[in-house]
Amino acid sequence: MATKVLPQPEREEIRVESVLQALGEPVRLTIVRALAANPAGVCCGEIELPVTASTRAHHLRILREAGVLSTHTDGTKRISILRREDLEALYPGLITGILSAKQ
Amino acid sequence: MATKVLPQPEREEIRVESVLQALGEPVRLTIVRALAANPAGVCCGEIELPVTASTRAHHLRILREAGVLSTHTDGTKRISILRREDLEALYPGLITGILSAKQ
DNA sequence: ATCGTACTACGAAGATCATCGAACTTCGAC
DNA sequence: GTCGAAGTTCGATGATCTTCGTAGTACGAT
Repeated sequence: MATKVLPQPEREEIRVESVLQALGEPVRLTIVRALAANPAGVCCGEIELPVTASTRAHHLRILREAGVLSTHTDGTKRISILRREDLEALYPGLITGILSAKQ
Repeated sequence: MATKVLPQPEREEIRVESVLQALGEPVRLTIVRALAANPAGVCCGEIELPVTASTRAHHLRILREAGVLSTHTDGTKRISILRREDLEALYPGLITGILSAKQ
């Protein structure tokens, strides 16, 4: 089992500037949309993206370090979950607003 | 008088990706906060920023072209206004959420 | 008409960022 | 233990972006 949570900022450490910068990138926005559609969590590799695995890892790290998502290990896989509660508490309406965009 | 509105995207031309990218920059976020505090509009030069006038103009252009703010001339001055209605209609809660950040 | 103010446009320089391939780690399966 | 699968880390590269100074435009005032 040995599920481990990767390092991420506490709620009060999250900065709006980093969150917005993280979200303002097409690939990362795609990731966030995929996570929002699967509240139970998504395996990184399952999200279809027009980039290689290493670039994908890079984007996931940015999102995690910004506090947008949380990642925990599950065997060789890594499950990512949108930190919706934290973001909603800090910036009420922000995530909902972004997701309501007509793509 | 000859008040003229500078070119800006229509509401339906605004893309969430451009908006987030525009907001994900410290100087521009400062500008947006200043505009939000003055719904009547703010003269560009009145906002205190740690950059020169040309850089300021650059950031204002980015924000305007993303659809975040609207600028119209008033003599030699340019008044900028946050496009709150449009943004609220497109991404309800987004601006409010961002502004509710504890800085 | 001349001047000063407010701002923009145009490169250029430096920093940051997205992207990739290759090498490495970790875990489960056989 | 060996293999493969999933994912990360590490440079390197090319693109994008922030920043600046300079030059230029537009307008009001004198």
